[in-house]
Amino acid sequence: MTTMKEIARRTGVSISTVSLVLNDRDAGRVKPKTAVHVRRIAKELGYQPNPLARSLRTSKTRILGFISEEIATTPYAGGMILGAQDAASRLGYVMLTVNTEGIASADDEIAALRRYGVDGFVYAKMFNCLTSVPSSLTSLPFVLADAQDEEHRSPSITPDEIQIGYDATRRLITAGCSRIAYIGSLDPMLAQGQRLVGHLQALKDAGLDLGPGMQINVSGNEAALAAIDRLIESEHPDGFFCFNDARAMQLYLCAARHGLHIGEDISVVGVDNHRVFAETLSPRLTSVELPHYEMGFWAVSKLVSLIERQNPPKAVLPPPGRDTAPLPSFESVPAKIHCRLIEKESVQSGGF
Amino acid sequence: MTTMKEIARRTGVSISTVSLVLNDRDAGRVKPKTAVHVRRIAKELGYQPNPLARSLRTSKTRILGFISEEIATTPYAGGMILGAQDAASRLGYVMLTVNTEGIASADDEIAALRRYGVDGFVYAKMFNCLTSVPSSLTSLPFVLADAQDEEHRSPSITPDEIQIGYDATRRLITAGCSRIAYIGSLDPMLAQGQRLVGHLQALKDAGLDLGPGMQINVSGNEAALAAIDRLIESEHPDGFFCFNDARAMQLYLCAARHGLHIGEDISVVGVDNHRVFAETLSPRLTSVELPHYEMGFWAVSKLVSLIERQNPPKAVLPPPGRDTAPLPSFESVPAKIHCRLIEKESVQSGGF
DNA sequence: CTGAAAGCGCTTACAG
DNA sequence: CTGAAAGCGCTTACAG
Repeated sequence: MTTMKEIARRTGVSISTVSLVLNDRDAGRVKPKTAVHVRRIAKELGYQPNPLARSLRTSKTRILGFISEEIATTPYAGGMILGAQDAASRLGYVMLTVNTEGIASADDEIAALRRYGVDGFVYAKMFNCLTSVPSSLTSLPFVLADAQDEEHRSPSITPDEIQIGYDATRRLITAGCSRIAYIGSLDPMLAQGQRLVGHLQALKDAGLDLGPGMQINVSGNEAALAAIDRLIESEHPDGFFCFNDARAMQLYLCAARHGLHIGEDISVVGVDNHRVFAETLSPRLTSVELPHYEMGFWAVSKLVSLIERQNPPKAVLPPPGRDTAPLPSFESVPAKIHCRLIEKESVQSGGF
Repeated sequence: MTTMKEIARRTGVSISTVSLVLNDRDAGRVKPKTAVHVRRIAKELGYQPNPLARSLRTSKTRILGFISEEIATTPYAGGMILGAQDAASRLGYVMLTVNTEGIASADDEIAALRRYGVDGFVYAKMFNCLTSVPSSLTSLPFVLADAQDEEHRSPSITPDEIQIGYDATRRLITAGCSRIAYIGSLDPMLAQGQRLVGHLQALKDAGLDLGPGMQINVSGNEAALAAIDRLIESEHPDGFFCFNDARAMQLYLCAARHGLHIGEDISVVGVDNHRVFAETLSPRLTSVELPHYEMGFWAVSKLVSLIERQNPPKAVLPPPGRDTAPLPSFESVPAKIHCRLIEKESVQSGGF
């Protein structure tokens, strides 16, 4: 590792001058010729600043703490971490990740991150929920991902759940479905209620009034299968919006039992079908993709904007795949992320 | 953050003395009374050493670099990262995670980690494979997880794939199955061949000779379903060992088509069924759990043993759930991890 | 037994 | 325009 000292020695100037130049604070302070020389030698030697040494003076480490739960037990965590790391790496940060799933208490892990001088925290949940923020976090800049705090005071990034329900149901309507069922969850998730709201609004906007028998919430395995069987037998839906993969899989099984073919006899839109599911059954399933990557990405972008509030970068770099969208400024990072519909295969509605 | 300087001021001794005491190098060098005083004050003030400042002198940061692929696209990464972090946190390390899935080149990310002074790397793959190690890694201690390098020279942690095949098939035999099929993958994974070896060995040990028609390798969706249908119709297996979840799901569908009930008419053992799968269909599926958590855990343990080779901790702390096993010494971290059978429900074999 | 000093790699007033 | 100096929090010979 070459150091400034080495560069100073080779160029015959002082370390101070090297520092000035390599931090681009040389304008009007260092003779241009000297500056050029220093830069050239630095480049030749492949100089890389030591961020830890720098942090000793500046108390900015350019390390971010990413705290997540359930990393091992949900397939969602990976996308969020990836998005967060992409953003961090583009903005010149690095991420210390930690999760509160193991033995160690969350506070111990947070304390460890603090010792390493993180500049701020992302606190990530894996299901959109109201949460209380550990007080050990609040003294540094921080952002919630896939959660809002109970007092709605912390910056947070969440999916637009209502829009998910609206778009999914709208998609079924567009495909020609007129008897559209909602298969939701019994678990008390924020998303559950909000997606239903969007679903009902889409039905209303389309002039469809189907009655409450078309919305069921199920959980468990056998019980869920039985409930869906009953729904199919009594209501004869031709379109289904499934709250999540578990529901979609149960629907697939019930459909098979009734000899109904997905994409022919009935249409299905689900949310966030996992990879293994996609590989086998769900090429037939149009799905709404939960924006885990984007939540991670924007959470870190937002966090960096808070950290560098004095002089933030001009604009946020867009996440990959979004390059055509106008670059949001740091101050206008979206709080609710719009979700995309992924067409695995055209939804087709046939008669029942 | 209290510093040694502050403690020195309050106790009226020099910083050197404080350092000696708080690093437990005071025996015979500092008057016991002084030492006690220093420790008391340090505790009162909640002193925490600044590892970054320390690293400037020692060039040991107690930061580990964890490099993984496909974190967002496989559900396996989470378990591995969790295991790695648990081990790191127990051993007093912290983990900088990075993945080579996004835009930035792996080398850039590795360079970033180096700048932050990581003491070593874990390089994690998500499917057991032979891999070549980026040369930018080899100058520091490093360990491969779920992979071996092509020259078999780097320390690595992998599952015992042969044992997986053996145990799974053994389980079906124990349940009374006598016509046991292997449903494998067409993809050229190390695990594919090795699990088949174990499968065949188990059959052989049981005196079962079933012929090659009982082993099929499938991929795709429709093609796979058709092949499994043919297998069922021509060979009438009463037990199935499925290479992975995708195969198990396809088998479930085919079984449903044939009116066969899992756990009654046929028995199934699969490998590593994902959570969403487990929630719905697979309570019926006995599965072999891939040891992702353990691989992460042991990879970090091994890495730390390499880093601290001069004076390693006496023994490795066991991963949770393994507390009854004897503690391996650092030098004897297992290279092949034994996998557990998870009984979701008794496998039962009925007539076909 | 204890402390002054040098140094890790960097930044930042300040003096010239 | 440039450099000497102090300092961030710590460790480590070395002198006493």
